[in-house]
Amino acid sequence: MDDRLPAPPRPVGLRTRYCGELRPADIGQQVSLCGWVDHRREHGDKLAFVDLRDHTGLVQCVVEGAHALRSEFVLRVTGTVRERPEGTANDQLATGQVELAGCQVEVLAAADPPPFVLDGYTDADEALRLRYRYLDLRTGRMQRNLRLRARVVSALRRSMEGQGFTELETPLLWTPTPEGAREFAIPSRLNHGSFYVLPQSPQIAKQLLMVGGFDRYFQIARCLRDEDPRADRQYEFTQLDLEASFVTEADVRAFVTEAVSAGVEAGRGERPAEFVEMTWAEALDTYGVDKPDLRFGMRLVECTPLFAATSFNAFKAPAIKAIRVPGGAGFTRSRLDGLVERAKSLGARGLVWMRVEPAEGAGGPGAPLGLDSPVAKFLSDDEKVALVAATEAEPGDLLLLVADEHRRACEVLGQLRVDIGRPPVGEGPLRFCWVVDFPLFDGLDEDGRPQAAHHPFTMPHPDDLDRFDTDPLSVRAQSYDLVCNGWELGSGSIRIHRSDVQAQVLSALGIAPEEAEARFGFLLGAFRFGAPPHGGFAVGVDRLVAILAGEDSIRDVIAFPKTQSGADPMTGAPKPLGPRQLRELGLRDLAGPKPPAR
RNA sequence: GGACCUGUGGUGCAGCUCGGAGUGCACGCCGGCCUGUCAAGCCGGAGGUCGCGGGUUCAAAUCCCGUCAGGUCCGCCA
Repeated sequence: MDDRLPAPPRPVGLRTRYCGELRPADIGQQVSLCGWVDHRREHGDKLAFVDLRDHTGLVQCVVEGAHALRSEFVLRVTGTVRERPEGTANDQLATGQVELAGCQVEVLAAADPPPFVLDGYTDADEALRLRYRYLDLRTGRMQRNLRLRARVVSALRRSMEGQGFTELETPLLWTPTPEGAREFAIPSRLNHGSFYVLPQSPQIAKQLLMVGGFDRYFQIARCLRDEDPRADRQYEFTQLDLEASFVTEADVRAFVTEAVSAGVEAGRGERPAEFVEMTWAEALDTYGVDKPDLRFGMRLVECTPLFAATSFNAFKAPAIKAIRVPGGAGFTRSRLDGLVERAKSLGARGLVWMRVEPAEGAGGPGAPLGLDSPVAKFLSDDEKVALVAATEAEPGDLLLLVADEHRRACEVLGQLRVDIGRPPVGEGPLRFCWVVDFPLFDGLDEDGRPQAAHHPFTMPHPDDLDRFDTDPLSVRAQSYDLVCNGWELGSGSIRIHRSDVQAQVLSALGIAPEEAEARFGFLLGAFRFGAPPHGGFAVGVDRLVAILAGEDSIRDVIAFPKTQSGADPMTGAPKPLGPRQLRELGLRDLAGPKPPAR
């Protein structure tokens, strides 16, 4: 309650003070307050206690005589601040030492009983909360989250300005640039059959601002992507978008580190301790993901050499990785079966589990530990000893092993690590981490073409340019992600600013010169007129705020979010357009009523 | 496109395995009592298409199939 913003200094209009700010120092003052009835406690027709709530908090009003007051009525209450009688102070309440007495009550608006309880103790169904979002927004939780968001965004903006960045706006009505995320299309009224699209990000526009000589740009930008929403993804979301000229990767990361630290400080009161840096390859090897959650251990252990000469067929694989689950030997058989199923659904051929037990008979230092596992009999004693040593396993632990292609083995165990060990979002410190040296390409498509891992404007690592044609998947990019507690908070890169390199990359991606000209001609054209080397980044503001708020869905830090199916239960969007509007836009509803078959 | 979870008076839940009268708890709502409560208390009352449709059965909230909505995840998210 008390991380709400301090009350503005000078209330105006119908009120002279705010509910949450009254203190013993105000005793004796006559004040007028406005707000909603939070709770009321009636003692017959003679006396009632009404908790009046505004955006600053609650205060108890002592109301004498009969008043037909109900929850969520909007009141103006005029009375005198006084000390609460001996023994009736409420330590749970910031205003609990005082109360408003001799109250004159004016009902500004009556209210139906709310469709769900706003008491802060019960979690209403999210579908209901979204349908009546304006009521949900009255809750302390949403007030806190959105005010937190405002503070964080304000700090980000101040930080960027302080670092010499200029805030510039870019168009929402943009041009289709297929590749990447599916775009929302906007039909042109004056040019039937042609469309604008809403920008997936201001990516190309901000590069053109660099060509335009603005040197350092930023924007709190809305981005729109027509991809299935998730807990951490909405159709529309907000990024701190930035770009700078004549800079290196490290410079960009320093800008972002500074801005995000300022945002965290605004939300939490202190800056993050450190921003760890690791390569993409290290992240994959030790955490099995490109967005490691550093709050807990259970790191992946390299076991491939241990089984180089194994006779166990399932372990004759390019790579074998293990994780150690401390105390996991107590998992039930059905939970273990569930893990095996999970691993298979993630694409692994299988999952081997081993319960670590004390050795039978004499223990003592150096004595081999027992391994209880369906496959234990296929492993030699040497292999078991080496495995226990490599994983530093102790009795009571559980070992999980995946033998597969290197990347798959890592990714499957990385996911299991998260499934089993990841703490709740609001728990523990913020562990920021820069993941650098991403690959330029992320696998091959059906035609054997490399797929851009970031976007096609990412500058390859200069040391890797000679492997472009021979071994494209090994080419590193000058791109980097910011990760916090397992959330990808953003990504960025140094961009290609030379037409020849850009053509080489587009060609590697299988985009013919004519096609590239048609899609990105305006960008390639701009590069012919003197483009500065430049690079940038985009921070996911919704995700950053969600982590700071301890919420595991960004819907809880967005005033009016949409459901997983892209609907808004409050407005009913999306809705059909009427025939007149369709005609004006040159559209026809093919899903509408079909002409009668005849 | 796919997997899984959820859907029961206005709200949050239990009931569902193992079919037997819409049964229960808490909040809210309506009425009554109550001058120091603070998630007020006490007494009484109203309120139900068990998401929807179909099937099995003498009998379905409960079992089966389909479907809709919400959620989590996979695909997707340059």
